[in-house]
Amino acid sequence: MARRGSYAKGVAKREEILERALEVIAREGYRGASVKEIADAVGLSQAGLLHYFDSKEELFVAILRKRDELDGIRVGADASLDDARDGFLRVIRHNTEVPGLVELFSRMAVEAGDPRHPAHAYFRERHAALRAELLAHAAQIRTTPPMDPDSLVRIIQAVADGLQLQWMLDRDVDMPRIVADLFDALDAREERHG
Amino acid sequence: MARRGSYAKGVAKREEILERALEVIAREGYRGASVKEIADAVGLSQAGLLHYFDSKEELFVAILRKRDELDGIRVGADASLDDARDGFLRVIRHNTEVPGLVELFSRMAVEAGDPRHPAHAYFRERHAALRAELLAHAAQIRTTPPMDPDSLVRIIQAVADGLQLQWMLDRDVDMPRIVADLFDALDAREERHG
DNA sequence: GTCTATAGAATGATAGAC
DNA sequence: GTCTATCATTCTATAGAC
Repeated sequence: MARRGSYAKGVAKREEILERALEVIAREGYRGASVKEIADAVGLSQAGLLHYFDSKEELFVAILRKRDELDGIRVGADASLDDARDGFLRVIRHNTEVPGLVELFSRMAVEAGDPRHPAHAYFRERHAALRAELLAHAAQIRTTPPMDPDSLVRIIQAVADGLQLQWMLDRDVDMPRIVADLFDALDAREERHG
Repeated sequence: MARRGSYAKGVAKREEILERALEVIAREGYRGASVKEIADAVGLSQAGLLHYFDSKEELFVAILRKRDELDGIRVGADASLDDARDGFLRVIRHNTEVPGLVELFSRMAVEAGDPRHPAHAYFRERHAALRAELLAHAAQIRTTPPMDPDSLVRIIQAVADGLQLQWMLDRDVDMPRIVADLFDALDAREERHG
């Protein structure tokens, strides 16, 4: 392994491009959505950037996947319900620090509604994976009356996505606080420890 | 009033264009988002259509406002909490019959995040108005523990918007059912009549 | 009031030099 | 592997005839 050659180099450079793109979009926002914008940001010409990606759409999906990969580390393997809750809130809190990524994500999510869009499969997989993770904890949430677990996880997911739209219109919207309020109202267990 | 002349005619035609555009987008979906697409749909040339609207963005905002106007009639003045609930669910149910409008709305909602976008003011007003309406009923919803009314209405709004994203990815998502489940879980009053 | 024609700008993608 | 140059397309907006 680690053989000298074009392939390994190409892959490494590709990853480097994605990380750099994420940094820039997170910090400076996501204005144009054009390949040129990203190319400038990562220090390549437009053609130079497209050397690593077949198309604009493939590039953006790759950026989102890279973000998931990095965020996945941040969340970690959730054990208890409280840990899952905290992890979820931590991701939301982190999102308030990367407005450009929130915008990119939301924009792609809408465009992915078209089954022919390259991001369609990505978002279906991603949503399903998130719901599966939430579902593992849903049984421990006791609502009155008891709620269908599938509805419960879709609601949590919808609130997270929908609040982002509100937050993009008004940065004063306190996403973590509101999601925490939802959890409290849904989970009517006895007061938790601490 | 009803004077013969260009002004009244222009306004009437403008309204007709908007209604026609809504019908077509609702029925055939919203593919291109271009002025030309709408122009073809309403039976005008691109230049002919832009005779009535200053710009593309103004046109799309006008379409969304027209939709609100027509939907407003559908909801009616809400009296009781149950009526409000039913009205809210009725709008959501209706949305499942106009996928093109859902897509147009979502797309514009994301783009409106930019304060310079012409739809920015529209969405801020619209969101605020909807929350004010919900707020009038929020006090009657008794959650355990009691929830901040502002959080409550933002959650309901977020679920409605977020579920649309899920529904666009998978038309099998039962939006009215899930929102009803949310209402049931939030409002832990005694079982309602009937 | 509506059309044709076109300006003018932006974009994604590709060809080909180095 | 990266660049410059260019192509082909698309889109908004406007000018001007009728």
